[in-house]
Amino acid sequence: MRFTQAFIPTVKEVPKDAVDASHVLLLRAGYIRMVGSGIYELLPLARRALHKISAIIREAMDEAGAQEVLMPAILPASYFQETGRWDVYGPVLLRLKDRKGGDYHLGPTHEEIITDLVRREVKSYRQLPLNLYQVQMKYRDEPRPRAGLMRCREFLMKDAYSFDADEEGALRSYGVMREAYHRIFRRLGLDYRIVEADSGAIGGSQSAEFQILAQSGEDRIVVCGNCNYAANVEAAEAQAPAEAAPDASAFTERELVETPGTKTMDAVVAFFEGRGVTHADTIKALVYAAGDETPELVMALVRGDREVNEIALARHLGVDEVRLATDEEAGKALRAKVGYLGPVFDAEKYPEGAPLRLVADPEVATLASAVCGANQTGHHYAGVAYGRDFEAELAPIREVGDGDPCPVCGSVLATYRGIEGGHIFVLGTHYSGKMNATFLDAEGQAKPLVMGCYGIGVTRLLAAAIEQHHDDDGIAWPMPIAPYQAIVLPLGKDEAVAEAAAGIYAALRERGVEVLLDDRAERPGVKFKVADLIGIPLRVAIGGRGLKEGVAELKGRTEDASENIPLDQLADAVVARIEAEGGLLRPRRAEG
RNA sequence: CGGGGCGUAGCGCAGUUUGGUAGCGCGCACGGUUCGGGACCGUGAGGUCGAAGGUUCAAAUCCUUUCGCCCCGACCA
Repeated sequence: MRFTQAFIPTVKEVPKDAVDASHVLLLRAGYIRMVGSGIYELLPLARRALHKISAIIREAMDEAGAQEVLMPAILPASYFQETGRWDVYGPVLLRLKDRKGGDYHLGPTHEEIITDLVRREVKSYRQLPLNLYQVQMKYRDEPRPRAGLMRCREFLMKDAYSFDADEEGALRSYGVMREAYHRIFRRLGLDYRIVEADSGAIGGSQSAEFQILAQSGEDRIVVCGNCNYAANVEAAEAQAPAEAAPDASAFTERELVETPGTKTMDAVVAFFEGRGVTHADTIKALVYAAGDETPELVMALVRGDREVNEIALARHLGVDEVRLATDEEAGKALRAKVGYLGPVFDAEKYPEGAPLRLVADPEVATLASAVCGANQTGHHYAGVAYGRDFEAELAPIREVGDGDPCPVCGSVLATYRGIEGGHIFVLGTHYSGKMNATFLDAEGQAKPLVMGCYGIGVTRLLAAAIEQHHDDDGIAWPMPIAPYQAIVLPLGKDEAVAEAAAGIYAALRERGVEVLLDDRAERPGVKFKVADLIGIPLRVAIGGRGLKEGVAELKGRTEDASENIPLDQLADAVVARIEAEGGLLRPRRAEG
């Protein structure tokens, strides 16, 4: 492609509210433009990179025995009504009506639709297993779209669905997909971890996420430095503490202390400064509402330096999800302002005992002299001991963090931030059961299909790849997903240089290299800057001096130094590097 | 859903407190000088100031309503 004919609208300035690297660079380098919140136009460079990513995914899926289909994005409400998701999905579902007033929605995911297709067409165990996938736009009215392509309302997703005759088969299909995903993420050139995940309300038996490591990631994961255990902190179960923490607190008896203006943990610790109280000597008390209709209030207790794992709490309580109680709800039950709540309920004020259910992380039970809210505005208790001053249900409800022991080998865990690039589930008969999707087994018995589903956020991967591969100058694509593999820069106005560059360009195209020729009448500095910004892995620069010596410069995007290569060897050198870096060469085709 | 912020030229922004001729930078067009890391000089085109209503002699600016966008939070009780 000649740059003068290409639509690559780079800009120097982007809105100040673009903060994440991928968001800024996609805008600056002319890959995307925003149309609305979480809705983007994908310009030629983005489309090319997405095609590369999709091609890698498709190849691995086909290889794994899956078959590509394309389902509609506009769906009649009846499918989601059949499984109850028409209501459950709530405002995230983008709903519309047709001219007759019929209810429709845009597809946020396709379990129901594919299950319907399969229940209509698959009648016998002889037709199983079956794995169908598609690459398609998905629509979710996210409460808060974020960071360009990272979290969108319209996004490209590869979703696959497997159908087996039994659980054993489903696990086999799941395993095949897991291996295919490993191949995909490796080919994409991304640093990722497969982690145990929470399978959520779907209640599947197994689930794993493919997390791309990046500082800007929305998810937190823990990774063992010793064995291969890794998990999303949501799913990671904290281990019971080996021993009580050494106790430096100066309080040996429970004592009511007036602590005005200490609504936050930090303020409390600061108040007790000098008396041996750290965050780890305090008890954090959070009031949650559990259940939908008439929520039960529950006080969750973790050590002051820990966080509550809401998913673990919900699991312990046996509900789908919990939410923090409103100040109003908490106030009604506790007669004290938030900031001064705790697990100790005086017999005088609370003859019936605690007015709500208490759930504590086991770590809390090891504290012998803790500080906690006194359920009296402006007051805390110091010197509180579990067993003596209060009791609670003990359950691992804290978030796992840095330094915690690995649940598998006991070694130390480290935390990372990650971007969820893929997620695979064993669904079991969750959907097939509700939708009566059955087949006849060898004995002629009708049985529900056993399903799995497997997603990859294709547009999100584009952003994630940039998060991992960029520097101050711009994007630095891994070769396999770069929109172009090489860019040729003729420098200066010399006619002979332009001709030589055109010759290199033609030779590279002849060899099947995807190449850009920056034939604009721009100064060299501009061409260098833009080449770096848009992130093309290989750069060929040719100027008047080099031409006299019969050489051009070849430089990798992430390298500091360039190499002079004789013109007649240049195509070979470029081709060799592309192949070495995992790029594919394509037979030449007509191009503008 | 809570908090904060923002809608002014294609893009990035100032101007709004204190009402009085709509500005700057980039980009774009033309001319010239430059030419190995987003050059410089000159000339020029380009705006119903998000929308609606109101106050006023006069509104980008004040009031009301509304639409849109962004950031943070939605665990620090």
